Amino acid sequence: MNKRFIIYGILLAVAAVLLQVLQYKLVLVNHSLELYGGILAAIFTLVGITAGKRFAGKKEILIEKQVPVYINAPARHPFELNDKALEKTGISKRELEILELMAAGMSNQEIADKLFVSIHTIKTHTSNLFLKLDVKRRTQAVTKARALQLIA
Amino acid sequence: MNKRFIIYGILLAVAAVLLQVLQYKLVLVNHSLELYGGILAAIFTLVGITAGKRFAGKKEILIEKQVPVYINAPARHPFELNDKALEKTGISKRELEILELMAAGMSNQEIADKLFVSIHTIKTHTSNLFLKLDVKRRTQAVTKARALQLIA
DNA sequence: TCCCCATTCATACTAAAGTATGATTTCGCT
DNA sequence: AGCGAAATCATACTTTAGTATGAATGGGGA
Repeated sequence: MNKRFIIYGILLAVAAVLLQVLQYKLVLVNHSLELYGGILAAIFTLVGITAGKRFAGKKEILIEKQVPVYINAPARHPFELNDKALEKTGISKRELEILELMAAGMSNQEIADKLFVSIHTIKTHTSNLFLKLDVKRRTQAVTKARALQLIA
Repeated sequence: MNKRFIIYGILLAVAAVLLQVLQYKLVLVNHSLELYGGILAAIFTLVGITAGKRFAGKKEILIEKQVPVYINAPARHPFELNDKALEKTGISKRELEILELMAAGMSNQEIADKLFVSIHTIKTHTSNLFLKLDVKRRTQAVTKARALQLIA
């Protein structure tokens, strides 16, 4: 957060200096207001675009994905349950990701390869996951996570 | 896509007009270059920010929201499916029993205790089970067995 | 009867999983 | 500016899982 303000500030400062330089050079040459204005406009448009990109970077786009729910299955509120359980357990998104791969039957090494991290990282995550789920083994974790609707 | 360019073009045109107006008004008042430059800078910064937001707005975080679609569940014949798969794989009843306990998250030792046999026996069974299911790990076995409707 | 096969047990080994601990980095929040 | 959470990596260790191999028993079918 700080960095952005600093960078933006520096950009503004540079622009201000440029402004001064342009003024000195162009004041001597009369009737060059158009050129001056054009250059100014271009510079600040670029600055603005940069700033705009920076501050617009947090928009979230919702994509609705249709998922079949069989009506003679027990009625569920999948995501509410999901979110509640997630909050309650304090499981992070990375941990959830690993949990899903675990449920698919992948070994720690395979998960590590798939996520481009070391097996140590996976082990750390799984250990924390087991604490949060209050289980001792990955099979238990999968079973419990399924029961809690954390995973499909 | 077209709309944005059109809008941006119109904005530029408006800005150009403003530029001209400012020039005519300020040319009369000498030495107002600073004011002129400042106003110009402000305007084009705003324009730039707007443009920046527009064109940067697409690379953002995608959040998938799953929307349930209710469908009638296909009628099932649980036991027939079960038996077919059992025959095909050649899994014995003892092995199936162990598979279920495995799916419940129990360790080999716990299964052995529950069934009053040694852990060696469980290991033998699980090894054979993995061969018959063509898997390498117990988590895979559970996942595959679930897919084959061998277990709940 | 004899053989097949499911079940059981065992030893010895390799591989994977899980625990404990600590360090680093990045990011958001206050 | 500092703090805490999340994510990463690492070392060292213990435990559990899984493989290979061999063997004993007992029931049911050719």
